[in-house]
Amino acid sequence: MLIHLDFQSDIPIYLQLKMQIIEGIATGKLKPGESLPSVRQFAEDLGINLHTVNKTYNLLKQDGFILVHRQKGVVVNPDEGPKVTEEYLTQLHTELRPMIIEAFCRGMSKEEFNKICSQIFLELKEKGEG
Amino acid sequence: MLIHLDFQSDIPIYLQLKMQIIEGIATGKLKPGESLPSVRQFAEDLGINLHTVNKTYNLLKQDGFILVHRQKGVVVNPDEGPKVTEEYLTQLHTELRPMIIEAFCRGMSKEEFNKICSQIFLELKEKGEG
Amino acid sequence: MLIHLDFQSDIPIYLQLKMQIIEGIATGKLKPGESLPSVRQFAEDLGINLHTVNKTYNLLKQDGFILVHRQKGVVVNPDEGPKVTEEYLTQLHTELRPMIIEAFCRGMSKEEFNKICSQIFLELKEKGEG
Amino acid sequence: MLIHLDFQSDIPIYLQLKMQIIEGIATGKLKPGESLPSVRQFAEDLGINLHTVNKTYNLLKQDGFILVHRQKGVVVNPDEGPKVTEEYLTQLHTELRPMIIEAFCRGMSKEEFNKICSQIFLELKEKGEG
DNA sequence: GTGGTCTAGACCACG
DNA sequence: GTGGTCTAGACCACC
Repeated sequence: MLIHLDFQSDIPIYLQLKMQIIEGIATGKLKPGESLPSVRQFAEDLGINLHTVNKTYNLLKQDGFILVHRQKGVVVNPDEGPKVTEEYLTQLHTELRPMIIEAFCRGMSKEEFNKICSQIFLELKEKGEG
Repeated sequence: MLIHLDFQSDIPIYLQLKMQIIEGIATGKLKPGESLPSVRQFAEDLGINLHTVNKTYNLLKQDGFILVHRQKGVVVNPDEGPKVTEEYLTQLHTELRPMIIEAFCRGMSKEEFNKICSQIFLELKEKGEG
Repeated sequence: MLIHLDFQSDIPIYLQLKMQIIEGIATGKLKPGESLPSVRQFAEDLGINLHTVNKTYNLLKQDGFILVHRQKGVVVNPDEGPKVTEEYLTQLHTELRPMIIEAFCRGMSKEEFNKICSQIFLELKEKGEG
Repeated sequence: MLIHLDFQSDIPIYLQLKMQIIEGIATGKLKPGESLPSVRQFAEDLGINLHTVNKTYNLLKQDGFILVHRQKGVVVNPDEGPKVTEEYLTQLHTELRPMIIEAFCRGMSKEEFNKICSQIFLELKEKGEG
């Protein structure tokens, strides 16, 4: 599992890391039940502080993507991960709305917008199958 | 033009304000050429800091949504506003990608996702016509 | 609002602090909408690190006991705080069960146990009214 | 005696084990004088570390739930087990208080709270008789 | 001034 | 060895 962090980005490192781990799970690069590096090991590998990795792990645990096994350490949730909850839909809507407003204001049609989304979906699927 | 700011939100006020002005333009509540309050006036009305309004106006000006005349004050761009530039598309893709990854990981299909987007588009259109 | 921390206790400081703030809210010593000290100020007053206070505040925010207002800083949730959710009931049950098992095993009757609970409830009520 | 350990739980394994043995005694699944597996055997059966079982046994011995004979091995205390001591009451109060404070703060009445406790007591009794 | 993030280095409980 | 907690000190965005 290759991680690339952009230290210049305005997106916090712990979030970049979170998203890339989720991507790994989404594309199947990280299988259910698979072990993740220990906070210390991962931090060293990535050249960041252990607390930053810890924060990422805590968020992922909270969302149900990973579990902290007392013997195996951190593992990808072997059962089904988090689903589309009511809470998640609300959050998604909140995040999506301002983006769509700006797209709309710039004259983008909903078809064009959906096409972009579909394209990203397809990329993920291909990665998963590839 | 009614503005509602959420001081509890983790979205900065200057961004909330920016999005709502863009929404006003998108839905036609703010017509091209229409005047916006002065920085000072707006800040007082909203009960926020003068610098915050300033930051919002600067961003909107930079994107081409508004014009700042030395004499006429701040007005909505009377000509056509910003379009779908290459740069904008890149940014949109960057913002959309992590959201779609998580949606995908939670088992949401691209059809479901597109449906949510379409719905938001329709809401905007209705507001514009209503 | 007087806080007493036991640095020898095996209960983490951030949890001790959390419980005492909740107690303050429960007994009315902290009114809805009232401000709490800034992380730095509070940390200094208590002689602990700012991150510890931060962790406490984050937990309380997550549970809905407090809000982080961009202007006023940290305040007690002015609207109704968190309620008895399904999730909370599950957690309560999980925490209560082992305690009751041991009490049962030591020959304590459910009447005796309930009496102790009721007593604690009454203490809280009196504090709230007093 | 069936033991189920949750390696994902934030409750240490040695405590989970302790509670389940106490529950066995409480419900009569473990009779006074009955033998418990040796540390080594138990650890192997449960797939956990030998030290973990040891720690559990030490705690149970300390509380008077079990006896450790040099020759007979580990047995459930054949005489009456631990009672409601002054010390135990203090500890119980200390553990119960923060839980009740939060329940109170969430608007739970002492009747509702007692009902939950009573329910757990009844479950135990039924298990004991069943 | 505020909270949010990151780093560095330490100790502890658990297994 | 692991994760959890705490400290100390720094920089940043926001207001």
